[in-house]
Amino acid sequence: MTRIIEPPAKLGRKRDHTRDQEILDATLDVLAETGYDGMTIDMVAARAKAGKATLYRRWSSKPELVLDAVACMKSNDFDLTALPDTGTLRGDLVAMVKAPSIRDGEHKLQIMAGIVSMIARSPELAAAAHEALVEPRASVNRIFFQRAIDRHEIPATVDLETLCAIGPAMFAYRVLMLGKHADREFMVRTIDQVILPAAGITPAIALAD
Amino acid sequence: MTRIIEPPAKLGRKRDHTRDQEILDATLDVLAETGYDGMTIDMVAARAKAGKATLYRRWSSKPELVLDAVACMKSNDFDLTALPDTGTLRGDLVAMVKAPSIRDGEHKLQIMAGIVSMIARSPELAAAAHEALVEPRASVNRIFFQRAIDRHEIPATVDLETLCAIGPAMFAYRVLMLGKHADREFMVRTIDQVILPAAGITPAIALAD
Amino acid sequence: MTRIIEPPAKLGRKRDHTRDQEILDATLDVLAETGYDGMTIDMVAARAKAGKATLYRRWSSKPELVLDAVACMKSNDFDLTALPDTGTLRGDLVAMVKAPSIRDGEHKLQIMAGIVSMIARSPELAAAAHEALVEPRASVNRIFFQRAIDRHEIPATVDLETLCAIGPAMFAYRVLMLGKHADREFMVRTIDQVILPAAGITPAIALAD
Amino acid sequence: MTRIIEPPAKLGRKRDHTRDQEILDATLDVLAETGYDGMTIDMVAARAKAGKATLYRRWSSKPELVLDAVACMKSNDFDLTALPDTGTLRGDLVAMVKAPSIRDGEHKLQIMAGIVSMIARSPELAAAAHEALVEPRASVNRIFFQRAIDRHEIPATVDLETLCAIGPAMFAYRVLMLGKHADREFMVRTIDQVILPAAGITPAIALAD
DNA sequence: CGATAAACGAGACGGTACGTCGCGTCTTCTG
DNA sequence: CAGAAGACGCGACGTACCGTCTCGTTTATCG
Repeated sequence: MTRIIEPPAKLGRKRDHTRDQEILDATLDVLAETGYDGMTIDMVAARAKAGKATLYRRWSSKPELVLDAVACMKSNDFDLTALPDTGTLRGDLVAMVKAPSIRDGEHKLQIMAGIVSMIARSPELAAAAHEALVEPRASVNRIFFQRAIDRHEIPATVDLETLCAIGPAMFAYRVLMLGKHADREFMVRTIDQVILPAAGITPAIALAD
Repeated sequence: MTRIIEPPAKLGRKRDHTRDQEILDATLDVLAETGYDGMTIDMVAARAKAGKATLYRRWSSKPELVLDAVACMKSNDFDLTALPDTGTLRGDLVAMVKAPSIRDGEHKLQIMAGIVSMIARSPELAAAAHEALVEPRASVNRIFFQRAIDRHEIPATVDLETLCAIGPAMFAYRVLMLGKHADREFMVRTIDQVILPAAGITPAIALAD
Repeated sequence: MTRIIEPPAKLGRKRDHTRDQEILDATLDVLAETGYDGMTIDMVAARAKAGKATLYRRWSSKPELVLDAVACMKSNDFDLTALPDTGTLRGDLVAMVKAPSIRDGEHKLQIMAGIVSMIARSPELAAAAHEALVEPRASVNRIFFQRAIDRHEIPATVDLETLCAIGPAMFAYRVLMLGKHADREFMVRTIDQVILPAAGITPAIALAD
Repeated sequence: MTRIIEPPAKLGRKRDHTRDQEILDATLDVLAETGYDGMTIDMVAARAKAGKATLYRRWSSKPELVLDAVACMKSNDFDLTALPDTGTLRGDLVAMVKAPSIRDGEHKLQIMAGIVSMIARSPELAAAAHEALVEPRASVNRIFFQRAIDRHEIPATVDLETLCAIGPAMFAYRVLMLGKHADREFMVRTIDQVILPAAGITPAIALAD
């Protein structure tokens, strides 16, 4: 299939997309230092040695900038070809909560808290946030559950989408709604007491890890 | 539960907080409509037909106003003495999602969405929000689970707190993070596929209800 | 005749008009230091220890602020009851160009230059500028010419408006259009060579003054 | 030994100087429409279908562009060899205000109004504006006055420069400062009531023209 | 004739001032 | 005499313009 409409004949100087990452990094820096409220567009622009107009040319508002900054965090990317494979569903899930990326999970949520109120009112932003923050981890979970199905560890009839949502839901709820810390121990408890039973696995014994 | 510290000598009759409640209601309205960031003190004052100074005389800042508004929500109270008692855990839980109060669940969620960005920055608000929005329902759930334990439907060793969190977590996650509608069918599915397994009940057959 | 519409029931805190003069003074200060282009609203606000909003509540734009600052300069006010009265039209006119207020005439024009381009497009601003900058001096001239008519120095049939315009026109033209300095000698020359002839007085001898 | 000055080295594409005039015309158009402050380089570039860089390659700044645009105005030239010669000074002057060129006098004034704010800040622009807008007409007037001197209609001792300035001054003042239309009738009145008296001619009777 | 270097239209870039709006405080007048 | 109405100082927001730089293309001269 060929494009009917040519991409609009790109004239003029090209947007320098190497600046994107620099600006997003500056955003995350300032965000981490001052928090969402304390963060200022001018701060970000100054840190990135960019003009405000350059930022607004790419992101239409402060929340969108922050969203994108979060979405593009490197740690969001899991290498789906190099996931731990422990042979059991529980082993895989527990291995993931040990992964370094989980450590900044709370930081990400901290940031996400700043945009949640927008999510409820903007379907596009909701979709973007989901795609950026939720989907990567959900993909990992889907792989784990599929493996478990393949090795007949869990029945093929499970509702994958519901299963995949449990972990993020419990995690986000604890941090955002309850304002509590979500440590690894909490995540493991969730795996053992909620996710595995929901997958049809009777929790034998929660081993120390 | 009784108050420990009585306000100065006004026994028998509560102080006339007529104005307070109107302002708090206006706050919740605006909060649900525009979110925490979008909400302005002027909006609330205009809606309540009050002056800004009147608000600041009672609450020292925007966060405190919102905090109190959430803490004082009326619709939080379930009549714990008039809960459905169907004889089974599943029956009780399903009955609750049919209850009229569930209907404003999404409205509360709207408010929740409005304050989520604040929760992450304010432990007090997190506590207040928990007390006002989460705890009432959790109390109900605790009663249901306790009944189930008493009739040996589920083991006495279950982690009640985790169990009670599953429903709200899945509900909030679906609405806030995924931006999807959370209908009764979804809630029943969550009960059958997540909560009951976590409680140790193998889902026999999800009966029509 | 009575007012049908009451002045809109002035509620709320009154605008503090003592700030007006302080802000206008600050405007003139900054103007004198940095020039029209260099002047910034923030500079003025900072100098007056006022917020930008306070300025914009009173003047809708930078040119309007400057216009008003100039218009309200104390030196604009001539005491119409204490004008020089030398007994001759020429004497009166020459006396006026010696008055100290003439000295900042060029400064005023300097500033007016900043708003002239707006004048051509905004009838209201044109009217305001005329009222503030032109009319005061024109009033003085009218008095002088009327005296001259009364003492039969010039015919009563002269076109007063045209006569009054000659001085300001020659002055403004020289400064704004030609970019030349307009000193007292130039003004006296204009009086002797243009205004007095136009008034019907044959220039006898231009005396030194 | 190093080269101090590169030889012209005429390599590459030649600058297309036909664009110069198009750009300058666009400049004057925008100037007349929006004034100096309202004019933007982008407007001019868009109007001339040129890139901003093309403008900045030729003129180093906005003031210089405007300066050159004004200096190069085409309509400045009167054919000094084909002036009306009515035999009287008044006849000549009145004939000029009937001439078609007076019709774009207001257009030139529009441009003048656009640059007045700059004139006060830039002596070079003042000189250029004088040369381009004022001097041509002044030259015409000088010829008329010289003829009048030659035929002993007015004394040889008149101050030509002052006389020549009266008309433009009254015209500009009326349009720019008072925001009023300057029609032919006004110009004739000025001739009769101001210019001719200043030239030493007692206005006998203003004949119909 | 093909390489090369400059000019071209378009538009992104770093800065800076603008004018708006919200917060939390303070003041004035009114019901 | 409580409180609504709203002005105040402050500071961030998002927009617009300046003068520069970069892109991909066109055009003229030189090798």
